[in-house]
Order: sequence, then C-alpha cells, then structure tokens
Amino acid sequence: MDAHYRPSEIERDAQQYWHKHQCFKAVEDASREKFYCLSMFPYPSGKLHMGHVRNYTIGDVVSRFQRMQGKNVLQPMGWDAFGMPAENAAIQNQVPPAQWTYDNIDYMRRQLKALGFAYDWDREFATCDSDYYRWEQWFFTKLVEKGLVYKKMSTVNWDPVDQTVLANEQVIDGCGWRSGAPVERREIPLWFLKITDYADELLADLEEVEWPEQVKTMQRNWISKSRGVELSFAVNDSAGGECEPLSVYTTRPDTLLGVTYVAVAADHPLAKSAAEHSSEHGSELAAFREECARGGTSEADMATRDKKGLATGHTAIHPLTGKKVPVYAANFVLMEFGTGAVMAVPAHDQRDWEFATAYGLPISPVIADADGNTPDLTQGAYVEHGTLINSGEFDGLDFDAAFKAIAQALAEQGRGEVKTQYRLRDWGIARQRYWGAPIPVKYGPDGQTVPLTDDELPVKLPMEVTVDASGSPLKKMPEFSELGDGWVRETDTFDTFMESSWYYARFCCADNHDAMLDERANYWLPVDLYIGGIEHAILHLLYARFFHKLMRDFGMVDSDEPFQQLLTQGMVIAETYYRPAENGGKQWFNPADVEVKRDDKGRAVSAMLPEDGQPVTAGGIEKMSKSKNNGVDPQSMIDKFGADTVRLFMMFAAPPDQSLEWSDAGVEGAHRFLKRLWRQVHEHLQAGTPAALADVTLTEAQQELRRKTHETIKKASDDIGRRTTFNTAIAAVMELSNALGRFTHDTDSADPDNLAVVREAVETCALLLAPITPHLCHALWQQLGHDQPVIDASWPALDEGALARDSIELVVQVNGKLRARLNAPADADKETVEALAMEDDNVKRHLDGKTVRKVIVVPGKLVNIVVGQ
RNA sequence: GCGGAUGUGGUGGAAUUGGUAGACACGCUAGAUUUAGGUUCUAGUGCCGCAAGGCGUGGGAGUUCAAGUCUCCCCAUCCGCACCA
Repeated sequence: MDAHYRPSEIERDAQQYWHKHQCFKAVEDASREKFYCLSMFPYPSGKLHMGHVRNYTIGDVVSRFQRMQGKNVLQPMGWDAFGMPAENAAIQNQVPPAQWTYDNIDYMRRQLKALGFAYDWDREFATCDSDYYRWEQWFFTKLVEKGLVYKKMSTVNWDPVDQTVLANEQVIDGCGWRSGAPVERREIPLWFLKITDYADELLADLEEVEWPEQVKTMQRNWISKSRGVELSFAVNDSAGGECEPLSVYTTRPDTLLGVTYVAVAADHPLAKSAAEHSSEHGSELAAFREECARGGTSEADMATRDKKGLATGHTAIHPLTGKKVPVYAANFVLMEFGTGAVMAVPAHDQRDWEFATAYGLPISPVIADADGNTPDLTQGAYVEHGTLINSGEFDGLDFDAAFKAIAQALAEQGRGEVKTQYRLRDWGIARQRYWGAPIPVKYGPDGQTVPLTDDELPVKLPMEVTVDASGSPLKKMPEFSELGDGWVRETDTFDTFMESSWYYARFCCADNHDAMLDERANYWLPVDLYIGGIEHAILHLLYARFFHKLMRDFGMVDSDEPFQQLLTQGMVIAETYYRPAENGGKQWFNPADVEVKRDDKGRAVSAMLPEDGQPVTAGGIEKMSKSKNNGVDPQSMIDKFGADTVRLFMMFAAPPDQSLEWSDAGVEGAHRFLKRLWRQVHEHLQAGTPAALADVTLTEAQQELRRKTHETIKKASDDIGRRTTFNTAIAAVMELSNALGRFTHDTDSADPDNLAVVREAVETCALLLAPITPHLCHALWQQLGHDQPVIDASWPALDEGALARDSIELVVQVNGKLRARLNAPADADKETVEALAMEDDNVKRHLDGKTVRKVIVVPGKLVNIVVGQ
C-alpha cells in the first residue's frame, strides 16, 4: 500500500471500476425493496456551482447508504434545459441557444462524473430534447380535452423600447434591464392550467408526505383556503346615475357595519369608466391610473409601494344600511386578486386603518375589545374577533353568530352568499419566448382555437434561429408559424416549470418512445427522497404535485404524491469583498484573490488585494453569485484536493438544511482528515497480521475501543439514515479515528489481539464513510484485503453487546448548578445514587447550613439537590 | 407589505425527549520532530478571576427543581411572493 494518499489516482481507478462494472445501472425488480433518490436537476448554465455540488453530494450519500442497506436504488440525472439564460447568451455571443445549452451540458456532465456520483446515466435526458417535450405537448392536448386549460387576459411587463415582454427578474426598479425604459403593464391573452380545481386536494395531501413542517406551512399559506362572504354594493356615479354593482369578498362579514369606504384596483373597470366619464375627477383619475400602470407586476413590488388612492367620485350603497360610502381607486388593491375590489373597515383592518388615517376617512368601531368596551383605535386597528357593537340588530353577537346572521341577511336580499375562496391562482403557462416547448395549438382564419392532434405532434422547435432583444423569434419565423389556408401556429412556449413538473416520472422510463410513461413508473414512484434548494419550497414543488395528480387522473401513475420525503438544502455562502467603483457602484473581488489580516485570536481585522497592496472592504457573507463575485469554482477544488475532500467538506461543514459557509481552511481540514485515515490504515497494515476477533479475550482498553466502534456505528446509522445530519455522522467517525490513534499510541501495536480490534475499527471507518468519500473507501477496502468492492458491501452491523458499560458518570447539581461528577454502577437505584451524591465533599460544602427541600434523580443522568435556608 | 426560517466561543458547528452548554473541526498559543507531494505529533484554548467562584446560547420578561430547548414581546439577518430557475 502506498504510504501517501493520492486522490487523483484513487478517484480515477474507482470511477473506472464503477463504469466498467455498470455499478449504478438500475433495473426494476419486484422482489426487492426500491429506493428512488432524486436531486433537483440543474439548469445547464455553464459549469457546476457549489450549490449543485452540495445538492448532489447529499443525494449521492443517501443513495449509496440505501444501497448498503440492501435496497434497489435508482439515482438518475438530467437537465432542465429550457429557459431565459440560453436566449440571453444567444443575444450576447451570437450562439444558437441549442448549441450553447448542449455544450454546457457536456461540460457539466464531465464535472458530475469527476465527483463520482452514482447515477444511472442510461436514463439521462435534457428537457429540450423533442423526445421529452413531445409528451408534454401531447399531455397538454389531453388536458384541453378534459377542460383543464383555458385562455384569459392577463397582465405582463411590457418594455416599450425593446417591444418585448419582460420577466419579473428583468424589471429593475420599474425599468427594463436592457433598455432602461419604464416598464408598462399590458393585458394579453394567455394560456392557464386550472390548478385551483385541485386546491383542496393539494392542501389535504400535505398530510400524507414527510416534508419539513415549514415547507408544508408555506404551501398551506400559499394556497390559503378561506371561508367568507361575497357580497355586492350598488354603485352610483357622481351624477347619481346607476353603475354596475361592485362585488367584494370578505372573511370578516361580522365587521360589515363598520364599512366606511370601498376600494377598487386602479385597473378595475369601475375606475376606468370613472376616469373616462367623470368630469370632476376624470383627468386626475386618469393620471393616477397611468401612474399605477407603471412599474413591475410582481406582488412584492406592488405591496411595498406607498399606499396611494384617489376618490373616484362614485358612491357605494351599503347593502344592509343603505348608507352611502365613497369608492376609492387604490394601488394596493390588485385586480388579479379576488374581485379586484375590497370593502374597507378601518376600525378592524390595519391596512384599511392606515389608508383611512392618511386620507381622513371615518373609522367606526363595530367590534368590542376583550373587556367589552369600544376598542382604542388611536394607534391602529383592533383586529381580534369579539362581540359586535354599533351594529343594530347584530349587537351582542360573537364572531360565529355574526358571520351566520349577516351572511343570511345578505342572502335574503340577494346581495351576498357564503363562499370558500383560495388565494391560489391558476397557473399561467404561456411565455412569449423562443427557448421553450411550443404550445401545440393552431388558430384558424375564423378565429378558431384548435389543439393539435396526435399526428401533428410533436411541434419541434426550429434550431436555426436569430435571437435578438426584441420580441419572440418564433413570431418572426413564418416557416414556423404559417400553416397555410389562413391557419397559424401558437408562437408562445411553455413556462419551464412545465418541464420540471414531471421529469421525475420520465426518469423511470426515459427510453420509451411510444408513451409518456409506462408501468415502470409505478415500480419506482413515488420518489422516496427528493433533495433541492429551499427556494423551490412553493412554486416548483406545488406545480409538480399538481402535475402528478393530473397524471394520476389519466391513469399514468397510481400514487397521489410525487415526493414522499423532502430534504430542503440550504445555500452555499461566502464572504464578499469590494471597493467603491467610479460609477457609484461597487467593484467586487473574489475571496480567492483577497488576503485577510487577522488578530491573535483569528478575528479578521482588514483585507487587501496582494496585487496592488490596497485595502478592500468586507461586504458580509452572501449567497455565492456572479454578481458579488464570491463564487468558488468546484473544479479548482477538485483539481487541488480531489472529489472526496470536496464531498467531505460539503457534508461536514453544516447540516444539510442550513446555509453552508465556504471556508478554504475548512477544506484543508477535511483533506487532512482523509490523509490521516489513509495513514492509519497504512500503518495498521504494516504492523502485522491481526488475530481473529472472536478468539480474543478483550482487555479493558480493547473493550473500550470496541465500544467506541459500535457506538460510532449506532450514531452514524441513525444520523445518516433517519436524521440526515451527515455532519454529526462524520464527527462521530472522526472521534473513532481519534480513539484509534490513542489506542495504537498507548498499546503494543504489533500485538495480534490489538490488531484484531484495530482492524474492526478501521474497517468500520471505511464502511461508514463509503457513502461520503466513496473513492477513498473503495481503495481502503481493497487494501484491507476484500475481494468484493466496498460498493457491494453491507452497512456494518451493530453489536449491542459491545456497548455495555459497568459504570456511568453522573452529574450532581445543587440548586441546578453543577457541583460534582461521580461514577456510579450502571444499575444503581435512586437511593444509592442519592447517597453517593450526598457523600461528595464539594456537594457537602454547598449543602452546609442549608435545608434540603427536595432531591431529583434522573436515572443515568443527574441528581439535583434543591436546598433553601 | 405578506408568508417561512435563522441567531450558541475568535470561526463553522454539537447538544436528537426540558436534564453536564461548546462534541467534531478550523483558527490561535506553546513545545517537539522533520526540512517540501500542501508536514506530523504533544499540550492548551468560552469570558472574568491568583483562587474559591461568578458570568455565559441576539435583547427583554415568564413557566420550571432544571431552559440553547417551552411561552410572550422586541431586534437583526436570510429565503419566497406566481414570467429567474
């Protein structure tokens, strides 16, 4: 055995072995328990970043662990290949998006292979392969048949200079990112999927999956089912003429008598007609509407704007009292949301209160506070439920009774009804972009809208294309869009969330050219463990769950949920450094190029660029990104230390669901540990031939090392298998390695009996680390004389007998403060333990002159003696 | 603005069921060995204090024999918000 750890050779050899023996090819086998482990597939943006490495290392560790548990494991990999960056690269570098994408895939595939991930590469595909998206197009036409698809007008960001639709990401401070022109909102007809039809089931089935509670909560809040009342206000214009009644939804019908105004979205038809017809408010209102139409469409944009409003001049008639209240147009009411209008109760809704306060509108309380008094409304609204006041016949009712009575009163007049509503909106799936799957629809000369038939599919995306910043390229390609006889193709493409909503199922049968899915999907699905970033907690995961239910309802899968267990991994973050730039912005420097000075405690005190000797400013620890130039290239780390070191550091530096701070020193530490382990095995093999463990009568020291070995097996098994806290599993193996070092240091290392116990310990290290550092363990296992490769070895078995102890350490507290530690027999009863505690000198000193009031004994842990004066 | 999370030594983190705060690692200090395949080994290292001891898990209150862990309030940071993926 080589005395030195040489990762590049070891990793090459192990990877060649796996490749030659097709170790990771997954074959359906009904007689074996399956385990489908899936990591979120990457967008092929160029090269892997550390976030990918982290994500895929977690998946690989679990896959290899489950394999060692005897499961039939499937771990596939593919490419989420459609999306905007390919178009942006095309504009910048004049490279066709397809070429750019497939080149990136080739490079990133090599990187994944260099990291030694146990993928079944036979199942690989990219979503931009027509073999993949053809099924998506086919499925879309089936959804149309089933009535789950419709077209409606929707608001998009319009760049008036580039004459193109912008994504929210491309809107910076209300302006187009390329043109810099203020963005306008525009209404265009778009395709939608009826995800709201499945809202109830999407809520209910969250109970069925083993997901982090926080993710389930986020999804519940996103769908947000509420019970309320939809009611209508009659409306008069400023001249007293009758208008369309105004429909609003409220979850607080109990506060109906506290309505002092009504607010509508600026783009609500009522605001529009008021702007056009009202002489008094018209021009002012038109200007306000124009102002509201500027800027991005994202909800965060809208909600953080200063709350502004303007009276429309219209009045609404209170449906129960007949009282007249003003109708305002307001920028915080969203047309997309509900009816685009709200009834305002400033006494009992904080946002209404703030608006009323700013615009001098009346605030009238109708709910009593907890003491039954009129609530204090000087500092804000009173939003709790309570007993009704100032509400005429409804006075004295509590929330439930008032809800019922007021809903009934409205219903009797035909002015309202109880309604269940969801915050969830239908899924807009049309994009005015080139690099996506074409939506398989054609339009006829007489305005017909017709989904394509099976024999017209797939609609292949033309690969030779000129992409520029203005508009959709497909629109400008008559050879694509013109079908003759006045028929034209839809030129919008699918939202890329469509592709990522069912790829996990396609991996089960990616080679089937005759069907979207086949029976193999039911062998592998649901995915047993799905791993990916927390940033996907809502949209991607919700859409994929929806798609799974759609496929189920078409009989393609028999499960209700796609992902049984979910692990949301944290971000990879790193320090940032910058200097003020001349244009007023910041020039960012990569941490690898910056030298940090530290004080004698290791605190960073200053940083500078060795290149010019001038200082740079630390900008805080942020997510690795191009914009902050704080990314660390995985490739350079693999080249320097090897894949195993990178994998080990990634898994050791933080638990998987927390953010992980990159540290060069930490990577070196991980590398050091692997070198030490290699050396330990090497020295062990040099020391001689071990006796058979079964024949050895163990000394105390040997027993202790065996106990440590089996404690480590117990902890690592639980940490990896149940808790998925790989960092603590690694720490446990490090402890075993330290114990091993002490043992060989303190005892005769050539003694065959000692060697027997050491052999068990080093083999345990190799097996426990095999999922994490598979190349190194492959080599160690070979060196330890095994014919069978470690990839086919079983997870080590726990010997409960080795864990036994005669005595344990107990802690003695006096009034909760630690005063003594004592050794007690493992099976000592309460009385014995208490007596032992009382005998301790230091304990006696703290009891001196005081009365013992109570003694608490926690068996196997501690004694707490409570004393008073 | 709304929804979700996080906060522990100089640093990353550990403490799984309310029961010894700081495992493991980095860094730092001292010593030894070696002088080059990113050395290795030993000892020390939460803070204050000579010590006894006291203090200590973002801040403030509370429950408990006992709180990093439970409850309430506050602060800071991060993620998502429907066309980034």
